[in-house]
Amino acid sequence: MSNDKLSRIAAKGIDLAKSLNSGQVFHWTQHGAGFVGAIDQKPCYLEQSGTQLLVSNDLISEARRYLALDHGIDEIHRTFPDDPTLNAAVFYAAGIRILRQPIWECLATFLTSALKQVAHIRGISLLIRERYGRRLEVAGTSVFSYPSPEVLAGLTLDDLRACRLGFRAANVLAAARMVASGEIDLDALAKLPSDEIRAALRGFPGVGDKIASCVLLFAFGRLEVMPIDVWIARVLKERYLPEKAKVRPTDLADFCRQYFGPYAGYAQQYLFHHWRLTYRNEKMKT
DNA sequence: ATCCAGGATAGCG
DNA sequence: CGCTATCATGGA
Repeated sequence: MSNDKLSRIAAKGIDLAKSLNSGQVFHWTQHGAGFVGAIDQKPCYLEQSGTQLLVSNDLISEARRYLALDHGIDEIHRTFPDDPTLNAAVFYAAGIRILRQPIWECLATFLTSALKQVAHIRGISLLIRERYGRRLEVAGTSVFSYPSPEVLAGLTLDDLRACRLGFRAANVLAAARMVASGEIDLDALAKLPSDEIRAALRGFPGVGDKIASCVLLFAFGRLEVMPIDVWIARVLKERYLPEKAKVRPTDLADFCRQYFGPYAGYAQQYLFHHWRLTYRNEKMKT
């Protein structure tokens, strides 16, 4: 049972709603003037009040860490290349933080993200939580934690298929069993270099370069990593490599590595957010 | 109805 | 190595 008293913490520059709705995390739900959800296994209420955040009293340090309030955004922006596409995205998406999500929760959720829209990933995430997570109370309502690898490892393929997972069900089940059995220790990966974490993550069925990059960025905090999804590939081809007739996936990765710098993950998240919400309008004007 | 979605992968030449 | 078909499901 959570303490529903709230504390104010300084949070200059963050945009809470953008951060929780930018396609990194999929379970936070609007509730009154704020959001309810869970930080790992603990229920939490979050509300923005100008340059401060109202946070469940017992989750102050967890929220600071989860919302990455320590990230030096001004310094990050100073490292960016100066080009009109990225500048526009920064202007539009400023306030987003790259969150620090629990590793298993992030891995399992992005395993379900393959070839899915953000809205549907959210639906699947909430369904899995409601059916197999822990019910938690906060702000007079219920939220659910993400089920542990052990819990999911005990399910059947049909149980997961019933959560609208489709062909992804087998991958989630296999990953849960690999972690629950101790075959892979996710927490132990945190001390390794990014390339070694990536190699380990790609050992899970259904984890290729893109999903591994998402977990590196959103859970392991490797801010130099740039996941390349269909939207980012579109931006890169149209705005950064328009003269090239043939662009292979490796070309995109090579370009990102040499162009966007040590905080490419932030650049990527701004471009994703901006492009995803304005691309169709721009195309219709032209 | 048709296309597409924060992809991965086996199978092919 | 590069290219293609295929994998379920639902939002637009």
